[in-house]
Amino acid sequence: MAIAELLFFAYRDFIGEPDSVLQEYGFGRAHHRVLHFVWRHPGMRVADLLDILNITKQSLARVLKQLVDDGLVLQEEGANDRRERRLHLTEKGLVLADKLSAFQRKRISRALAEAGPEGCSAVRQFLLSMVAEEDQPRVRELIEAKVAPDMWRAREVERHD
Amino acid sequence: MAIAELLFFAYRDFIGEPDSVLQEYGFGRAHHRVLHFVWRHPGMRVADLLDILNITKQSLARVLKQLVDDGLVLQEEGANDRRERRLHLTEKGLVLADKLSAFQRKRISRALAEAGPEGCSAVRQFLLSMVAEEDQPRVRELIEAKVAPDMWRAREVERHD
DNA sequence: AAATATAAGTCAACATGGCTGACATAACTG
DNA sequence: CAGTTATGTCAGCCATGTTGACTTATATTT
Repeated sequence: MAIAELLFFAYRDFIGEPDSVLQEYGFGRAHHRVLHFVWRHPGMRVADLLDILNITKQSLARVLKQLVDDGLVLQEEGANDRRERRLHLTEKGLVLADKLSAFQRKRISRALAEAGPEGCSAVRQFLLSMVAEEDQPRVRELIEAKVAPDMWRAREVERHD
Repeated sequence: MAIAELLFFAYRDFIGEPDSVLQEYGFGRAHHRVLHFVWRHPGMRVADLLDILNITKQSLARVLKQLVDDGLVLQEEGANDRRERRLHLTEKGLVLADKLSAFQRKRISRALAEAGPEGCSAVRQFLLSMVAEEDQPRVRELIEAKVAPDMWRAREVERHD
């Protein structure tokens, strides 16, 4: 059971540094998650974000509104479907997202180095296998794609066939 | 940066199943953490738990009191220092802790299997390296010990030399 | 013995970020 | 046109984190 505890401590410290930075900006962990996913997958829709974060529309709306109001996130009408709000980061948003991510990148690359060269793929496989089975294909696609706006939508359509 | 996202999804689903079970008992994630650490390290003091969880005494008190009142956790006076409350699980507490842990054990062992035989130690090393450097020795001791009441105390004393 | 330090508990107030339920608006779809 | 979908919003609740001030019991130091 040591892995369970390691995972707890690892995650605790993984989010610890960004948390303190966020506090200076008046944001919290929830803002970080939104910022991160919009950063990595610009053009993402609100519904995609809801799926990823596993939270309610109302919870997301609260933080998303703040990020938009504070000029970190832009919403633009979907090209095909004008109901959609495709999400992007502004320059200001990019700066913060990158700053937060820097801490995490550093920690991860140090940890990967200490896990050894073949350890990297083992870690990757382990983490993916920890994800709920039904979400694994989506997570796989998500992390492989640099930009993944419509891919997500296509998958949604498939599932309802 | 894919690892950051994998870690997010892995952790999200790692705590997902126990969360639903806890809800039936009227408990939350905070209770789970207390239950887990007291389970793995019976005889732990309140101060140790505070150190591990990185939360305030008042936050801990709220959930700990509920667990004691509901008969899942026992507090007994320290043998040497009667100010201490050494924490233990009751039979009822053991049952729930084990039930919650079962989901996580299953998920972890499946994921480790898919990471391969040498993958296991790589994962372990990776997670340990993700922990804040100053906490790594303590975490190492904690996860290696089956029971770790006074070890923690000894370390505290050392540090103030 | 008196002073101080430590372990734990408590009260009050507040912030964050989840939740439910109800409802509104605009735009797409059949 | 009718129904569905994507998004937003209002209102209130709950869990769990925070700070600050204070108490009690016990241990340690002077």
